[in-house]
Amino acid sequence: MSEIAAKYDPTQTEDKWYSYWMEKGYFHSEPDEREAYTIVIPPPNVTGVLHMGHMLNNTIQDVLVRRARMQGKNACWVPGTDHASIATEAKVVNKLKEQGINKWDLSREEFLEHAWEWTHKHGGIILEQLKKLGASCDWERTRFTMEDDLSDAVIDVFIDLYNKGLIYKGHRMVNWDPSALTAVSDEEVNHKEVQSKLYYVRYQVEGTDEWLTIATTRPETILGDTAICINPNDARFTHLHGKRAIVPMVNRSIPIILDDYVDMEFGTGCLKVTPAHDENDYNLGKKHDLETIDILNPNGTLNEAAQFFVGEDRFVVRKKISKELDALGHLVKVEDYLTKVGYSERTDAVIEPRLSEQWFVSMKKLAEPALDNVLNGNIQFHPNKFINTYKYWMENVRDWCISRQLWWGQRIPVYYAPNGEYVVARSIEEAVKSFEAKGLKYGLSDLKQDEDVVDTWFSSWLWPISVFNGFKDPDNADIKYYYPTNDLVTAPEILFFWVARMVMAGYEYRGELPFKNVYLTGIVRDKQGRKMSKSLGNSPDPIGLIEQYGADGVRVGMLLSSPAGNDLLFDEGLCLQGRNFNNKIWNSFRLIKGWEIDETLAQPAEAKIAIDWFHSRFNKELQVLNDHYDRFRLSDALMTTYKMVWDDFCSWYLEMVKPEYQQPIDRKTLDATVAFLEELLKVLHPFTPFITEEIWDLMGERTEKDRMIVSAWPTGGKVDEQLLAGFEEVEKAIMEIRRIRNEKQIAPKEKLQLLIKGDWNSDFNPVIAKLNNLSKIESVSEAPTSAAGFVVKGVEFFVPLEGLVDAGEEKEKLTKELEYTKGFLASVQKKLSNERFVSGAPEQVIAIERNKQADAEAKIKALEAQLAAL
RNA sequence: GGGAAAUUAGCUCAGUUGGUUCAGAGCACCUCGUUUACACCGAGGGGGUCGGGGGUUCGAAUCCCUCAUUUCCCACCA
Repeated sequence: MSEIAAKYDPTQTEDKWYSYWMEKGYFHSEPDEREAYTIVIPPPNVTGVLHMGHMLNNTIQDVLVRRARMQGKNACWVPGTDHASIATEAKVVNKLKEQGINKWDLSREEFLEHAWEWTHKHGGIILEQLKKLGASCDWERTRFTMEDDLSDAVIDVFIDLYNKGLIYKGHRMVNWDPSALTAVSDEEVNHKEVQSKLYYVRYQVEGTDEWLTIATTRPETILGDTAICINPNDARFTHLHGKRAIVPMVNRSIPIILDDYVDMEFGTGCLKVTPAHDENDYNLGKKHDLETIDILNPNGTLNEAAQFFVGEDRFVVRKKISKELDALGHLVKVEDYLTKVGYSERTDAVIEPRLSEQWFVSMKKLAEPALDNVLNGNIQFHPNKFINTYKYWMENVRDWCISRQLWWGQRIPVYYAPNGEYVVARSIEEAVKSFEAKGLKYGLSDLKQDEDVVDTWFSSWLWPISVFNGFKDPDNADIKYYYPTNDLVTAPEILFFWVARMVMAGYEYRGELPFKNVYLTGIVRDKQGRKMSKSLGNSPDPIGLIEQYGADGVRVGMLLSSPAGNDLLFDEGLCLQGRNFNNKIWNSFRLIKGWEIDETLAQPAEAKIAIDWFHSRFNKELQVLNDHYDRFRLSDALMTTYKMVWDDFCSWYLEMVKPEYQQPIDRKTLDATVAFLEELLKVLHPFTPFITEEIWDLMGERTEKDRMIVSAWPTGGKVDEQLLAGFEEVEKAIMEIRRIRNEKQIAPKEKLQLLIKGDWNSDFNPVIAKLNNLSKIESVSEAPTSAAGFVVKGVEFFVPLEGLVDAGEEKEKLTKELEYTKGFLASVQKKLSNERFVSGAPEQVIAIERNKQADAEAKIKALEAQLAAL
């Protein structure tokens, strides 16, 4: 036994087994006759580094995949990365800036070279980190959203949707990121509440001495005002109908228009209208046919149209213009005001509503099947409370702005003729032909491709199909076999960004759901519930954790308390618990491994009972475990497994069967115990893949086909409920005896005598004897005066304790218990004598009450007898 | 402004259709213990009027109403 360390050391096993699994190709999948089990990874950003959220997410996926593999399914977990156009481009731009290079001084091609270089340098990091965690991805299938096949899919889909009339170009108000110089989708804007100011500014009514006061949070936009709007029902302003007003500073004459959009209660009841810089104003502008004056440059500075402060940033101007307006006597007052401001998710710049030409996907039609199939349960969410938010979003879905003014991404396949006319085509050559078909002759050099790229999510939404080349070749063997995938594990934040759109793409392009189950993880927070972030410095380094606690320990830690949909309050203590658990497993193995066998030895009676009991116990818990898995309750599944190992197997079973110190064990018991350990390793393996493979290996001669990773998930067997129920009584009795030992400070070595009175299943006697070093068990009617007693199921137990029992104390205790039991009996009897209960409650419930009554009566009798004997 | 969810032991959470001791688990805590797999351990123990208040019912953590608190999502109020 000396060659096995008393403490499990993950550093000796984890890399070893991961390399072995890789080398032997256990993670790789090819279509065959088995049932497929497929997961596609939510592709992390190509330039990203593993954080705790990835750890949780990928641990969950690996648990699901490993169990499926053991269930004999053909498990395929497709890994990959996302090019993350705006995030990556922002990183590359910053890096270039550090080198003194300005993006705009580079050509598109030059910039892309830098981006690819960056991608190749950092692209593999996060996937390598996943290997440390034990992720059993099919690395031969690793995909990247910008690789040729996947980009082709993006272009094909763009063209297809355009031809179906579902993609259109529109002059629209979009969310403009003045830092990244691109439009972003509604979902990429975070609204935060900020303390700002409300400026009251007065405008002169044209041709009068009267002044009108408006309120605005963005006074710089005054320079682009093209109307004042009032509510037609507002009695205060009836006399202004049909009049005009003068914009301060620029002295532009603008109409006073009427629209009941204006809230009479808010501010002054007068609204300034800047159609170029506010969505509502834009809508008003369209409705009232107003002029649109765009005063902003793409980078957020003011342009010539503003006339003042040209070239200065909008926030600088905001301060300056309020002073200027004040100086000119236009500023009435300034109030503090709490308002919501949109920030770019990627660059954190304040989003400006901006009018521009963008490409949109019309969502209504696509959303229909995507909503229906979630509502009817074809696709299930875990937990299903997210259906509500999903439903709300899908019913109110807005068109998707997919063009981005970036370079890193799939370029929009639209080609423009010099006159502005355009065609959608796969290549410039095809574009020339398309124009020809329209009777227009252009050379290659006459046409210009759209400068924009598509939104990153426009490639991500195709992911479950495109990783299997389902666009290029819709009938290929892979897509037919692996699609639809089974489970998707992701965060609720991207339910709309990604999940909803994959469902849409699934129905549009495969006529089928992309996955059957969506497991939504929570956010990993620190102990205090704060989100983990770099600036707070509260985010542990996952690789450091793995080095400290082992990947198995960290995996257990991550799953210990993270029910689906709940945030995980991460605490390193959880990893410690995980590590301790692994050590417990290790030592149970060590114990068994150390036993010497004696073939001539007969099996002790208590060992046989223990084996029968654990057999049933395991099978029963296995049902519970499988049920937890089926319901995606992985924390519960882990806890069930944890208790099977720690409590049932180690604390009860092994204690019952283990021979005396340095004594041999019999064949039957050893074989049964080894078989139990094997079954336990199997249910453990999805959670703790490394240690289980190691122990499995050390337990015997193993061939390549006989590794833990491909062992068969236990099928279960008979459950003897009666035996289990009986054993529960044994456990209770044993715990009572231990309690007495504890109370009386009796050394474990000291043998105790136990007297039993009543109808006790004698099969269990050896078990009690074994665990408590009892010398003798008898059935006697009169207990010695100096004895501690207890009652289990109406059976009286006495532990004679010469000189150790304080009769008075004992009496008090028994009296107390007697009183409690009498009270309990009274409440049961009251219930049973209630006519309405007896007639109203189901038979089963009444039977239970009658049982309680009988038990309580027996217990009272026993207690009274014990008291009398004292 | 609209919507959703939540509130159970010190902490994180279970508790399926109201009815098996249903008031639970893990961790933490307290006491005892170096006995022979494991001190990364063992044995035992304490701890909650299930957010407050009403109601329905023979019976409510569970159903209804109401109040309070918290979280999340959505939204164009200047």
